Amino acid sequence: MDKSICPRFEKAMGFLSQRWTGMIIYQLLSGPQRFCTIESSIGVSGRVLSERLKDLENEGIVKREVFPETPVRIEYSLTDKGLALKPLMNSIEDWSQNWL
Amino acid sequence: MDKSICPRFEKAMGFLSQRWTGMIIYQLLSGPQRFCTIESSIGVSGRVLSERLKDLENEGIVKREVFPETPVRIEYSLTDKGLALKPLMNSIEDWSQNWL
DNA sequence: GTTAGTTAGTTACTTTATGTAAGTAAGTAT
DNA sequence: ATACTTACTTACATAAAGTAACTAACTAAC
Repeated sequence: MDKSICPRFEKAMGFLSQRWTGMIIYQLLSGPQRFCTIESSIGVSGRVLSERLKDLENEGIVKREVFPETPVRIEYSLTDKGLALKPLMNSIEDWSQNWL
Repeated sequence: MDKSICPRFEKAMGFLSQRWTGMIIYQLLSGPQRFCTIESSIGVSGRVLSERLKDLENEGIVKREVFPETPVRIEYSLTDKGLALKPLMNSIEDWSQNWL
């Protein structure tokens, strides 16, 4: 292994390479959303969504907010770090429109 | 499932979400390369690299060229469709520099 | 002509990640 | 006490990825 590749780039790519991570972020770009909404809109399983949201929260990309209503409402939204991924999402959109 | 998401976008994201695909493309942005070079520079296993290169070739993103030297040399390079992913890679680079 | 060396893979087997479906916890309403 | 909601978690099955040994095709050395 040569590994002359920037470790930050590798880490970012590692994140995006995890299944569903990109779609979750993309979905949250349209505003704060609850668990079941994300689940049904992108078709991810609850098991993996739960796992990914925890990872994204730990990474400071997603914020979790609890509203003690009835039944409880929990909203997930993007932090500044998460919102900063918008240009990246646009790049994907552009490429997909032009080449797929 | 609501699935109001653009299917082209989903397909593009599906590609990038496969492990190693992004790194392979990134690596090929620095020029045509042979199998063993890609393998050692990004640390992917031969088994998966072989699989990914086939997928990328089928998708028209990567081109495979055989040079009947001794021992045989096989070079992988990006097509126009593959080169068009450069802005996307730059977006990832930018984000990783600013936020990681 | 048999052994060794090269690249580009493939195969068999193990470990990890993901999908699926049922179950739990906390709260309210009936 | 039973049912209903959301937000998870758990147990189990399947799919994807890692590892290491092996093959194919060719050349060069012994």
